[in-house]
Amino acid sequence: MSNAADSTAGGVQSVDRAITILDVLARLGEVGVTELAAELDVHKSTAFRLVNTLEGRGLVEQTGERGKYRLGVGLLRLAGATTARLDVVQEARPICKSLAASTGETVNIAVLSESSALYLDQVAGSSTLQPHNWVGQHIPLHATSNGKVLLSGLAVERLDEVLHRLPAYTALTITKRSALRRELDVVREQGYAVAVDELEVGLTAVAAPIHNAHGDVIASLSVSGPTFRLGQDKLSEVIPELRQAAEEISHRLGWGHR
Amino acid sequence: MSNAADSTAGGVQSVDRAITILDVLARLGEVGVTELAAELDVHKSTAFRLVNTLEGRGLVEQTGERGKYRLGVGLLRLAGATTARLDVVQEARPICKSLAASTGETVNIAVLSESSALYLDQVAGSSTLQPHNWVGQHIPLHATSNGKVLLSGLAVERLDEVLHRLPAYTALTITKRSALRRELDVVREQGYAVAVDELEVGLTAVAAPIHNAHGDVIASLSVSGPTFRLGQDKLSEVIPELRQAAEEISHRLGWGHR
DNA sequence: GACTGTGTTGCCGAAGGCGCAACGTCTGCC
DNA sequence: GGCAGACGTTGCGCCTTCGGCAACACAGTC
Repeated sequence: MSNAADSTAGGVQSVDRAITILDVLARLGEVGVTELAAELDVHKSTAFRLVNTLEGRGLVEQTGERGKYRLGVGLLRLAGATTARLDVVQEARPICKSLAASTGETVNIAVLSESSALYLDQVAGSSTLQPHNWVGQHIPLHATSNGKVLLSGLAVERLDEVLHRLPAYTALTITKRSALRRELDVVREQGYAVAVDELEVGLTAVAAPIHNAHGDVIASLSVSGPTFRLGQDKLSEVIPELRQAAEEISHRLGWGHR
Repeated sequence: MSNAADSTAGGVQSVDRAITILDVLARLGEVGVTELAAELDVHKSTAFRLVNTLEGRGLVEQTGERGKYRLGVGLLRLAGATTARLDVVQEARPICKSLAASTGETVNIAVLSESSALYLDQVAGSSTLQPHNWVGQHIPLHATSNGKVLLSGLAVERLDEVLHRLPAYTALTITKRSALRRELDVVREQGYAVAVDELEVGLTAVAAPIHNAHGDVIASLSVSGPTFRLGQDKLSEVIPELRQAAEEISHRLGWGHR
């Protein structure tokens, strides 16, 4: 995911540029026409007409009468339609909600996508302030509980295809392949993965696998929150709930019926 | 300009068509190039190049090597960036102000916080006497219109986790669980909740739910004032406005599929 | 007032998008 | 098995339409 300032790969130029505008807005938040034009390396008027078209369709909205531009809610509609066809998310949502309610922490669902974990859905805990919205983000596999769970479902020989480098994000990040392999054995054995301060200091997460009818690990369910709230005692209380929730989702997807 | 059959007012033609493709995919799920071309009323090759560009950017993905097309996960990333900046209070504020202006009464927004309703925002009505500033206050769920709306969005089995005792504040406070449950059914059915003299004698409030993109009840919008001003006739005038305002806010948050 | 910044619009040349038609492939039907 | 029709895909070349230029309207700032 390099920045998409200019990608000659696309076919239709103006569409490609329009999508780049969406990307820029996603990255920078609120951006004016002039700045957009600079990012796209096109004339102001070009950028304006593109963003104006996007606005007419609700993918972008303008702050005030002559203000800057930002992403619009039309995208939410499209994204809703995207997840609607993913039956994992559909089946899991009510269970995620009750898990988020009973633990009070944020619940996520992630799948394997290329070489990272892609977060498909998120339900905030009871805390009114939502710490971060991971949905749509690609997150490193080796530094997250979700990633470890997803990796643990892979055949050992496929690991090398998916894992490239193992950069350290904190002092606790697992950076050695051998250590990661041992960790994955533990995950497989105990049926869940934990990550404390491995991606970000102060962030703790625990995840459990979601299986399909064939028993493959197709997704990962996680509970995450600040490390100070998710201590050992709280974790030992959360983990059984998490595992049960993950099993329930797996059941709904046909696992264990055979 | 060939035709204006579609909803087309945008500027850049190909971008507009590309967005129409996204809309079609959102509506129909999986669609082939030929069908897309028919929907857009363009040639197959045109539809192909557009959808191909979208695919190159991850907004659309293809099933199999030569299969149909559907919405892609790239949209989730964009939508994630959208929700990150979406704040209920901020989105609602202009609507609240106009609602307060047209009704002349106080407008509030509340969310569920642990076992009570937490008031996030308040816009005073035109009346000079402002009864109370509720912002930041935790208010009992069973004795307020906002509380009832928030409860009505909860799964039935979660009610008991949230509701503990049901103390009486006035003679009209609902104190029986069974009665409250029936009241919540009514709220769900009619789409709004009323509370007359239930928290405080002389205080009447009516509330309607605010939904997010997934359809969950994430907040509650209310109009409240002295009972002598909010009689039956005034209420029947306020309620449609209130519901419309709540729906408008929900729309801004991405609610309203299809 | 001038000056600089912003977002917005008319104009016209030409880049680029689009329709055409042909291709490769797959499925189903005789 | 072969044929017919469906599909998605691609090279070609006309002409639509996009986009650069420059002027405009408006808002701050000195």
